[in-house]
Amino acid sequence: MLSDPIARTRRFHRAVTTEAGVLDASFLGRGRPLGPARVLNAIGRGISDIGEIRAYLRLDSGLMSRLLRGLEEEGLVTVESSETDARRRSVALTEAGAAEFAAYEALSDKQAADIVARHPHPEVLLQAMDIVATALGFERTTIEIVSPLDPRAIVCLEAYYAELARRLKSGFDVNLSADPEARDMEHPRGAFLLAMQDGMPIGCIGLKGTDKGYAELKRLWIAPTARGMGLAQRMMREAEAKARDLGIACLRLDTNSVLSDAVAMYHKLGWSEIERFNEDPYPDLFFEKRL
Amino acid sequence: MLSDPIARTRRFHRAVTTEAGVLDASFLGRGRPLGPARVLNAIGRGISDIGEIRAYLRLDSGLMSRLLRGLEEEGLVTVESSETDARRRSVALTEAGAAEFAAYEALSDKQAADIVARHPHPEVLLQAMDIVATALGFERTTIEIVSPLDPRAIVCLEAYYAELARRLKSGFDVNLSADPEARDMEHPRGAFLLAMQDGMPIGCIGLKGTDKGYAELKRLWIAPTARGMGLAQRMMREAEAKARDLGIACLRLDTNSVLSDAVAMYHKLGWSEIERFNEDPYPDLFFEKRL
DNA sequence: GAATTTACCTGACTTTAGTCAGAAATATTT
DNA sequence: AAATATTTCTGACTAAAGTCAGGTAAATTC
Repeated sequence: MLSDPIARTRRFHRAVTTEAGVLDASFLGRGRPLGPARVLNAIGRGISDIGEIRAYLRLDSGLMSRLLRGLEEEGLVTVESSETDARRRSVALTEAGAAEFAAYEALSDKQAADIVARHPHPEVLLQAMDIVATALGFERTTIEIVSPLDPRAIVCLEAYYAELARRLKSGFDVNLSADPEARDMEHPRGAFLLAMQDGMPIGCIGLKGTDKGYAELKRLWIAPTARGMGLAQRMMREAEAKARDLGIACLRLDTNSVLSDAVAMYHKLGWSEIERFNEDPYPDLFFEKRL
Repeated sequence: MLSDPIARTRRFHRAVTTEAGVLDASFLGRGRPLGPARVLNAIGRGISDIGEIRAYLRLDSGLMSRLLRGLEEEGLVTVESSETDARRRSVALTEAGAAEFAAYEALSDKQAADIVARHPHPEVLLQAMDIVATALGFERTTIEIVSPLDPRAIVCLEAYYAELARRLKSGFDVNLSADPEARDMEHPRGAFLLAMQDGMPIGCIGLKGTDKGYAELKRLWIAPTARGMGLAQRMMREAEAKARDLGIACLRLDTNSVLSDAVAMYHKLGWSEIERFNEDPYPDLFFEKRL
């Protein structure tokens, strides 16, 4: 009973679905039926194309149309034909609509804050929620190419630096390391890949172009609560594919032997150990892969 | 973003509610609307009194009545007047109804198994789910008095012994310890209290009657994923209250100094350290409280 | 340029969920 | 014994969600 995976999972389901009644409360808390509330929130989250909203919420086209008419009559949204394809239509929030969406957001935030506040050790609960969210939503993980200066990228990089400082015996000071310049990790010299899931960044990797006949993979980091799911390998493969797209023939990376899981993965993915190729004080292992 | 409690909680919510679409699938997966499916499952879980089902599912009496008629017409349930109060009615599954309920159970089990099977490290996910379930459902925790031979009690006791064996330097062999006899922990000599939440035992404590002028508290255990929530204190208080009900004037307990959290709690709850009062090899600290 | 497809809309419909007032039978209180 | 309360049922209703068969206009294919 305490160890049976099925009993435990079903108990989890019971617990969250009773709690999910509360979630619906945040969607029903403004005196509007669930249908229009869901559509309004989809628009607020940035989906403007009607067809996309329909697919996202799995609504029949007739129903969708009526829900939109309702929101239009409330003065919350405006609908107009798309410029590129006059059959398609796109929706935007009016000022009143934006205010209404903000009110829904405030309700959801409050509800989230309440859940955390009830717990005597919030960080324990939050980490558990991260693990569950990552596991349940793993197939929804997308890998985006963003600027290394994107706030979501910076969040990951800071977590990466903090972890290195914790794990390396010598500590880690980003100023002593050769921190890649942003434009070396942007098109056309390189790229910065971010793993996103349900709106949360859970991993990153940088592809840094150089003028030395090879490019480097830098800043591979996976959120602790997302480890063990094979995401690092996926990020590596995507980064290698991106390098090929950019016409890069040779990749290098440096790492520290403390990060034994990473080292094992590099071997597994066909990387070969080579001689030190830079003067950075932190790495002690160096790899290369020809594409 | 990575550390913001609200963003993390909302991401969790999104992840589980998209997944909860799957949950509904287990209730909708047999071609029956949600209403009758919920009623059938409530009956299957052992609630037979119509009024109780109504309260449990929060259904209007008219709606309830109609849903039951529907299930009756399907040949899944039989309704008859209660013997003690002819106004009340109680429901039972027919053979076909029991089969249908079993089919729903199989769907839920399969869904639970799928979630676990998808994860490369199931135990990590399961522990996280336990923590979340405990946190979200904490107000639903009930403390029941059961026989120490109840399977749910035995599950807890085995976890307790396993943990002692792990934490005590000398190991722990239940055969060398003075294991209380079941009838010393049953009415009228004592009691065995079990903390249950959403169908899962998450803690226990035994009140053991003796003929020596005092009773003992034994086998206090809280599931690791439920610790830090104050449940141990609640169990202690309930056990003390139960002791008072049984006319017990003095309580004792023994413990080991390794279990420092427990020792701190005993002090906090007004227990005083006393001299060794038994020859059990494992404890090295002894407490007493007069009621 | 005619035929087909796509995207959205409209109107007519069904199903599901839920509400409410009152009826009937039984229990409880006075 | 009468009055009141409780439990369930029935009928008449509403709201919300969802379905389906066209219809229109624009885009795409042949």
